Amino acid sequence: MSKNRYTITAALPYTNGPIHIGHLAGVYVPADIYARYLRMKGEDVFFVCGSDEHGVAISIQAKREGKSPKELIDHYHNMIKSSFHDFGISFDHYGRTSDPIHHKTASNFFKKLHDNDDFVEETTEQLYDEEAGQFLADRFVVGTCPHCGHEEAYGDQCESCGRSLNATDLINPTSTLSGSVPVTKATKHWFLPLNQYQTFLEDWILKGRADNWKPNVYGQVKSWLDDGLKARAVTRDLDWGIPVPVPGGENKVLYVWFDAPIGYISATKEWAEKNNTDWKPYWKDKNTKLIHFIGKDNIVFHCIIFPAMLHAEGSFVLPTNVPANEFLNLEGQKLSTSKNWAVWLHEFLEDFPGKQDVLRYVLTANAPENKDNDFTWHDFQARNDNELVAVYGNFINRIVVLTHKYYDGVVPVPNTNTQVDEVTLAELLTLPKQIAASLESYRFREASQLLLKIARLGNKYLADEEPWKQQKTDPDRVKTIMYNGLQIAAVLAIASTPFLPQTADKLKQILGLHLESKWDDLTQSEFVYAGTVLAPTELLFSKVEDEDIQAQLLKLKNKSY
RNA sequence: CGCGGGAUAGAGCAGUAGGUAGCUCGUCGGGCUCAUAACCCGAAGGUCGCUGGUUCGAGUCCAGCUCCCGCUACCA
Repeated sequence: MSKNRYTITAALPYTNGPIHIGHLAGVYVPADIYARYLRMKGEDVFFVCGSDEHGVAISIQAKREGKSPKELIDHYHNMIKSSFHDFGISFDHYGRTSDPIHHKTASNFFKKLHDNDDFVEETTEQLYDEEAGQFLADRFVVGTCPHCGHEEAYGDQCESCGRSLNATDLINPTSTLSGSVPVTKATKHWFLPLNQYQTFLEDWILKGRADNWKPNVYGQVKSWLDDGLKARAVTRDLDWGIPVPVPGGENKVLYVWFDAPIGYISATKEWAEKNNTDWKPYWKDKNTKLIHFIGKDNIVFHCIIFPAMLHAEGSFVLPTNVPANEFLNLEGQKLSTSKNWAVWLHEFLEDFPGKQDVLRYVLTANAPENKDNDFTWHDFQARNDNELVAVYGNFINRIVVLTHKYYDGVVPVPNTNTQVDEVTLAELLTLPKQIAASLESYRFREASQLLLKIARLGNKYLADEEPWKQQKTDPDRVKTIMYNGLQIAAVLAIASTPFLPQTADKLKQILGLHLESKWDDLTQSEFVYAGTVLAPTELLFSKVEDEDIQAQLLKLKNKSY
């Protein structure tokens, strides 16, 4: 079997706040399921992520909290990294864009494009705040929209009419930093002429990717291309970021969106150095599949700008797919960091110890794959109680308890299968194939429901065959039923591995299976062998109490503002 | 203003070669009692956002409209 190589990226979290369930549902959980699945398939997988630590917002936030940018990013980087680890996201490497290796990589990338004459240099008049001593890009300035007259339009966009603006277009501009009236001042910047890549991008995306990219991604990209691409500045007049490494770049840094995606590459280098391996195949081998997991707000960067950068550089592969998700709401309202309307990962881990898999399951079963979805605590409880506990956990418990009861935990030797047995086992073997097909099409929600279908099949088999009745009249038949039931449990255990890693391990231990099971093991017909001694009963899931849900709802209300 | 995505049973979602509307949860009824009152079977419940149009026939195609989300911002 020839291995395929996959480079899987998950959007770099911005280090101005912790991770919440929206990030998890949109990016990290599906990316992790995908990476774990491919590893089980025996593929060569590199799953990468890291902290995005530059940009204007970091400076503002640091100022607000009375910290240095460095203190701020260190705090959130460590917090995010450890909560990902505790949650069980299986990154092969988690880097950070403040790392020297990233500064060097991004800097060299810029320099190479610069030396190739891939940039356009332009000196323009920009707004400058003399009081604060800096240029006012984007959100640093508000004023009246020249199109609709809205008085609080930002320097890059008017939220009233939605039109994108240049800060210099604003009527009566005011600095959001000092409140003073800015002056105009000339400044030079480097632009990536996206318009020059228009044809290339159209050929690559519209002609090449139309079939297998998600409608929301394809539609968004097509819209941008149809509008016609324009040159975009890739430098900024700021002091926090990666210095522009060419003459004339003093007091300027790379635009955060230029350096951030390069973070995927520098993190790969860092990982390769530590592991004595070569990073290049993961980014430059033509057969490598590059998959970006992101939220819908990042579509333009990952489908147009970053590919244009990679294409300009010339030696990198382009993404095979960008399965962007929509957004998750919380109790009917948008998640908001500033209003503290969120379920934070680090708090979940404290409030629900050992329930990582429950959150993974709920977020997968209700993932915002095609449209924005809503997370509610009642739904969390319902899915836990009615699906994980009642269907999944209960099936395992009944089969294990019966095995202990009838055979002291020793897997019995089966007799001849009946037709019902054969039909059931045949259906059992089709489910992993369906799950694989769903995962390979990025339909994680569907895959999670197929997984549960394995447990439903098991419950139905037991209910139909009633071993507890037959034990009194035909104990030989019961041996066959129990043996087959245990095979169902084993398939459930192996197939659960990408979705519910902790639960899968527990279940494999109960059934005496190898922890390092491969996905292709699921093509076998025997998983648990006669004579194997099962571990003592252990409940895989427990109910979520009403008080816990009430406490969470109360916490949301009291802590938001 | 524009562009993209979405609007399907009480809730969350499927449903593109147009042809009697499906899944999970919830509800109601029945069965079972091995199991964390958990499981299995059955039933009720939908003018498929609104208004027109094309068609023998449209959730599925076309036009217009309404509402929600997003379109480089403290949001994935």
